[in-house]
Amino acid sequence: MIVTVASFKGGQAKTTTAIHLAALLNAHKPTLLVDGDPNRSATSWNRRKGFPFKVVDEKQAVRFSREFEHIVIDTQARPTEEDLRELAAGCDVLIVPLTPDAMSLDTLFLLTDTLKKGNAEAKLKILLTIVPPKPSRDGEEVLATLAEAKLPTFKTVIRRYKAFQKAALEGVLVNEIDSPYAEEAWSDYVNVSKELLS
Amino acid sequence: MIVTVASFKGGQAKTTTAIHLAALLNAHKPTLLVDGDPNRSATSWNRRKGFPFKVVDEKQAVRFSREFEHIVIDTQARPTEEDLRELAAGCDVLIVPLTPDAMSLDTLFLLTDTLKKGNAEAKLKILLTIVPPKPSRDGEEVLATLAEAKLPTFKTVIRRYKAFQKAALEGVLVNEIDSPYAEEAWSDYVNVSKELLS
Amino acid sequence: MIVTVASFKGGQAKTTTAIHLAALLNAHKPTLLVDGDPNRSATSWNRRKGFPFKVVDEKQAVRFSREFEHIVIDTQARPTEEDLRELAAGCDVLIVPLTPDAMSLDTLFLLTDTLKKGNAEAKLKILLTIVPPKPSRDGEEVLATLAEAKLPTFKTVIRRYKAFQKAALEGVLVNEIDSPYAEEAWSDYVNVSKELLS
Amino acid sequence: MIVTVASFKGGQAKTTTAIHLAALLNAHKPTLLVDGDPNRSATSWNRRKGFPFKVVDEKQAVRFSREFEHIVIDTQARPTEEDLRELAAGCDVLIVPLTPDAMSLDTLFLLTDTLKKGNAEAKLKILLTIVPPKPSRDGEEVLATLAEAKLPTFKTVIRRYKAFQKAALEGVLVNEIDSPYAEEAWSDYVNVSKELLS
DNA sequence: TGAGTTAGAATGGCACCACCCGTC
DNA sequence: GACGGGTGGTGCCATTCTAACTCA
Repeated sequence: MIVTVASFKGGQAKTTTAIHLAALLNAHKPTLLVDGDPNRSATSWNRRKGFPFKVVDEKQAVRFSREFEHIVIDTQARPTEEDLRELAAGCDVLIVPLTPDAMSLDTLFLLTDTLKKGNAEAKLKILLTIVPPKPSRDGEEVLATLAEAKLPTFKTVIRRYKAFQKAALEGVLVNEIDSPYAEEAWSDYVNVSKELLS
Repeated sequence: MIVTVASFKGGQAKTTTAIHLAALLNAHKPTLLVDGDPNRSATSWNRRKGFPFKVVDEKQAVRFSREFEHIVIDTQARPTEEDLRELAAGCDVLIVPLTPDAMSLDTLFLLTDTLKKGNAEAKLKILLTIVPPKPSRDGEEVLATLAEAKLPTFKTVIRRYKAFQKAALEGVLVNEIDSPYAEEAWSDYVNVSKELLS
Repeated sequence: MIVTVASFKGGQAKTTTAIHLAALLNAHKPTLLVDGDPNRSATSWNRRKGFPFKVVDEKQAVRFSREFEHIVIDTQARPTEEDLRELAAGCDVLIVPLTPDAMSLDTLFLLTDTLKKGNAEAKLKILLTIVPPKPSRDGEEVLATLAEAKLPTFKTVIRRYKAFQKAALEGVLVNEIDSPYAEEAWSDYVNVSKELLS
Repeated sequence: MIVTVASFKGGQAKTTTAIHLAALLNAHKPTLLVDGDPNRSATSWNRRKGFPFKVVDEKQAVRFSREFEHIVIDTQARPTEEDLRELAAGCDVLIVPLTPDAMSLDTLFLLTDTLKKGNAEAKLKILLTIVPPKPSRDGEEVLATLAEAKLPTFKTVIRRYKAFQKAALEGVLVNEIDSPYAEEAWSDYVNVSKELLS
């Protein structure tokens, strides 16, 4: 399965999502993470401690792709319309991480419109990330808005936990973090990977 | 005074910062906000209610620039190195909003390195945004890191408040929001503007 | 269906009624709102956020009228007698919003007399608006007075809620307002639209 | 003293204000109320029981004006710009009643702009009317907005009382109404008249 | 006196850091 | 003495409750 993670806007936990999904898919079948972000965030994250899966540059992707069952592609922050359609064409699932706020939602609709023009929306699946804790209903509200717009979403949402930041800082996956909420954080991506593989 | 707001990464409250500083500088002297972001976030924000200051497109900037005492420029999300140096050369203060997390900090250093290559770091001033509430010490820690790296920062930081999201949603400044923390949110930018004008 | 909203007196929630009916009719079939008020209240209201239905100026009305199933016309505050008869002739239903107080009732009778002179009272339907809360029986009393005068009224009345003011202020429909009574306020117009369509 | 009561919008308690001020000024010196409203609201109000002061039609105004110390003029609901400037020129004080809501405030600014064009704003004085009871802060907020816009206002505001409606219905002044709040309602206009005469 | 609307105050839940105290 | 787990306290936010006021 080829999973592409893309978004029109930075700060949506795109790299975090790509890395954790790669790790979870890797537990299932050999998985390759392709770092297509010009900031090379995933590569530098990997460099600190090393992940249990292989991380390669965009240019090396073709060379390795045959050897792996799953491929997760972390794309650049703001792809052009053409890029986006090509990305969608070249994958099985296009995951778009989205934080629950109005401005992100606006840019999401730009993205989905672009996909619809290319008849490429079939592979789209939106993942809510950095969802604030429960007295806030931002997560539920955005899910409702997306359901109304007939856009496919993961039922699982990724909650806002300090553990994710710590993981990025230390260059490890969130389940290796020493924090009371690391397990909760990890379980969110576990549930997403279950949805993905089912 | 010409104030440019720029960052290498999205989701750092760049547009929010540009708009609120424009509003506060405008209370001092006539101020123009130049919307250089290709998403035209500031322009669309302005369209809903209308701000007390003028907002123009990048292309119209030159025409209006003579009529205003202060100019605030909201730049695109990821300027090229060359763009960045030109932006720095064309302003009095280059404000870089920064959220206190490791990945944002990494991209900030890319930006400051670029500035140093062009000997343009003199105008740089970093503003911490979306800082989590107080039991967290993220804000202080990042401020300390920046101080150690001899990077100039605003002493004031912008805290994370729901009121900012609501303001973006309704297309108004945060002080018009009906929320118990709207006043606190507004006071943060007031303090930044004081630092800026002193 | 062409619905005209008119009154001899300001402050009767005429624009609020026109906008909410347009929204509710639009949920049924494509609807156009014609802003005939010289203050352009509906147009400026629409400008802030944008309604799900089209709003046009009086002069453009003819051009668009063919494309829509329903047309709601918001007229000027105090039409001349001749204007009023022409408005009545050019619509299917003439809705007159009315607040339950003696002075408004007086001006209403001026209006109905004018209609009777032109044999145009058949299309008239009166809508009570800004009705005070229940210990007050103003609404029922005025409804009784109108029934006695053989004037057709909506059984539903629009109650007085702060949410309507907030909606006007933010330029949105009342159901988007964050207020405990927003749902009640919205349901009033929902019931009116049901009466209108049955 | 010649007092003109005018507004751009109906439903602002214009006639109620004119009648009560005429009554209170009449207690001071002989006062004439000129009914310039085409609805003849004041005249019909007077017809029921009779006021202690004289009420005349606009056309008869000139004839009687010499005999009275104070003249209160109740004008039509939406004067043209030219009318308004003439009204302002022909009086000592131009009272504009205003209800505390956003739409009324918008039309008020249209009116004040018109006055400023004719350099006639010196006589302007705004009176807040139909102010909701105390948990609501609408009155204070609008007063603050007007103070910010440097528009002169009465310190006293007229609160929203059922007694005013009852007075209009029965054709009497509010102090003759049998209601626990009639005294409060009356005292509001008493305080306005004190401000006016001082 | 009681009903109804409204704004402000109080409550409870959640994430997070810091402190405390026991154990190795 | 260092480490580790549990506890308390802080801050934000949504909801619920309360107080104020009008009015039958």
